[in-house]
Amino acid sequence: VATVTSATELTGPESAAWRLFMQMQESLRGSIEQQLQTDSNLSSTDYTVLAALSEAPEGRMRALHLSQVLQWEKSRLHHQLTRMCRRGLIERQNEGRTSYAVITEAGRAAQEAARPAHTEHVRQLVFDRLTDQQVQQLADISRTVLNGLRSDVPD
Amino acid sequence: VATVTSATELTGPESAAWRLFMQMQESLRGSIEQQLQTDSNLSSTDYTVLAALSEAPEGRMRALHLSQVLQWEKSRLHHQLTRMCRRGLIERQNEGRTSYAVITEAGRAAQEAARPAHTEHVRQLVFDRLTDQQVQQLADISRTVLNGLRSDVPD
DNA sequence: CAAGATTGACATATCAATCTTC
DNA sequence: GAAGATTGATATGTCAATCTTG
Repeated sequence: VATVTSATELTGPESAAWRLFMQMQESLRGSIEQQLQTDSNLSSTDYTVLAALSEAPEGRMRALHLSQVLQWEKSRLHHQLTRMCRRGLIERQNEGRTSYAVITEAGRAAQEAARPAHTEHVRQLVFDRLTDQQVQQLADISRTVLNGLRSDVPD
Repeated sequence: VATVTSATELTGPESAAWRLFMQMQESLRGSIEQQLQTDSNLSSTDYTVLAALSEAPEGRMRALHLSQVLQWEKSRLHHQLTRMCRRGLIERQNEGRTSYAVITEAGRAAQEAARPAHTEHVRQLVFDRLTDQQVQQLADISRTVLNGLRSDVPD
């Protein structure tokens, strides 16, 4: 009599890979969060918003567009912008029912000051340790999973 | 005269891989969170704690040990256990200055009810889309990065 | 009315205390 | 005193309203 494995179990290698991936992903997030906070007094979300705005023409983006690019709930973005406003990193501009976020000089300075150490940190933790081939593999795997997430319940 | 690239810039492929990885990782987290919440009324952290306890002898672990295994701040774990207690998923046991968490019958039932759909979700999003080779690559990459995180400022 | 913005309530994470027991 | 547990303050994320303006 053959043993029957439930259809919903992962195989051994899959299970091992999943645990490693989850742990890596969580530790990496934590390490990056801490580095940015300690060295630059920014959260990774602050940094993400500043980086997006700094690359936009005139450092200015429509809030709705920003929330789409970052794939954030509109209310998450709103709260985040409120906090960043309070700290002088960005400013809001409202035109009728349309809302914009603009990076301030202080925000640009903070982002530029934070970038080298942040990039260096990512490099040391990730890219200095992986071969060019592995970097390519990571990109391929990420793209594949991402494609699945997009087609999954596209709403 | 050769152009000099700042030492802190990532290369094109590295930068592309990093963006894809970050986006994949965030979307995957969100999707899993939503699936667990919708189908089983559990957060992914609830599920993680329940899974750890359910595998422990007698469904019981020392809080300190649990926080080490999960690599969580002790106070994060404490708040989490408090919330899970309130919902009847676990119970606390205090012996002197030592604190334990025990899974309840309701907690075990919730975890067992949640597991199949959760596993199936992970499989559909990740493992059904990757080749065996890619699963192995993901494990290797994760292990490598994790090793770096461990030796990095080990405190 | 409907798109988009805003708000508030609640869940979660982190940090810096403080409390407890050996 | 110190290991470990607990607490509270603050930052962040999600959801379900409500408000505003075309």
